[in-house]
Amino acid sequence: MTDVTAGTQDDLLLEHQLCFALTVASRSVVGAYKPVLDKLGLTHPQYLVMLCLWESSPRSVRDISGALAQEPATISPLLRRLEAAGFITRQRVPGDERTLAVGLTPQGAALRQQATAVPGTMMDRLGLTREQVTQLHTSMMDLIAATKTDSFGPPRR
Amino acid sequence: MTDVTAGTQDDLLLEHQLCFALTVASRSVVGAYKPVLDKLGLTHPQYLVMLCLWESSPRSVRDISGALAQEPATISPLLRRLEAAGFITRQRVPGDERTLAVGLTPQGAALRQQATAVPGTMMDRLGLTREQVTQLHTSMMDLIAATKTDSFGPPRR
DNA sequence: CGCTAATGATTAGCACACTAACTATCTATG
DNA sequence: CATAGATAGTTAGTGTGCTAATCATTAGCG
Repeated sequence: MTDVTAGTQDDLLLEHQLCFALTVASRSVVGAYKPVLDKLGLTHPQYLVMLCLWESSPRSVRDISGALAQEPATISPLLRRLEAAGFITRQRVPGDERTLAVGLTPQGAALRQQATAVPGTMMDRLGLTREQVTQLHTSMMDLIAATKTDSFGPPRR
Repeated sequence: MTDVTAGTQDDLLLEHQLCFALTVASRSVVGAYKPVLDKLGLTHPQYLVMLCLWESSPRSVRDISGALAQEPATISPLLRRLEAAGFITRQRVPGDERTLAVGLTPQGAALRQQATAVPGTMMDRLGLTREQVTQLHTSMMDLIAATKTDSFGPPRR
């Protein structure tokens, strides 16, 4: 009896599943953002794209895709909606007509001011201290790293 | 300078957002389950429903919905697909024709045997110890609790 | 120089996940 | 007992998120 990963009788209990707690936590936290982001006219994924662009713009779709750890195919329609909302611009890069330059409109840039309040507001609403947030953040990064070192998984390029 | 939730200059950095790390972690972990669950013919949400039913069945849609912390509208089509896959049965309760009794087919019940290996396999693939899983699980439950005590949120019945 | 391979983005198709609206059934109350 | 209100599910509509296939453009190599 030396295998630490050996299963016990109730390993299949829903309430014991980390993956379950994780998905519920993710949906719950994103749900808590909703009323706050509604005032900015953004969904949560759209908020992440804007954070991305406030840090640096213009950026290509692939660049944004990498920063958000999502497929270009997911980002593409998302950008189209942000453009329709008037927050971003989408134009081809002169000199490389494949690449899209995703930039901010004046409204998109201005939205940053209102957004500065969001992290503090959320910490407040969730009743978390800066330390707790940092600690949880570290745990999540470790977990993400764990999925990347999964040597059983399909090869990543 | 006593307000612990007062923002700093780089609070809007994508890399500092807990909500971002959380969603990436959730998608990454669920993604790591995919090759394992593929062998059972289940998606991750479907796997959670099956866990739910292996614990107790038959159960109503509302019951399952509550256990998985998801809307009945999300569960409904999911159950339809599980029925089409031959894992569950859906029939109205005699005596209360509103309620659906969601039960297991012989294949659905038999699938549990293969599923018993999943938690161990995943712990292995992610390189996590039982203690790490427990610790992360606790963190997630605390976070979920935090979203529920959000006194600014809309009233919950 | 011309063609093949690689790259960047989009589209198609599927599966969640949510809110709001709807249907069917049951319960409670006058 | 009849009807209003509550309850259980489903459907419609929108927005992710993924894989696979496709299109356009560019880079690389003989």
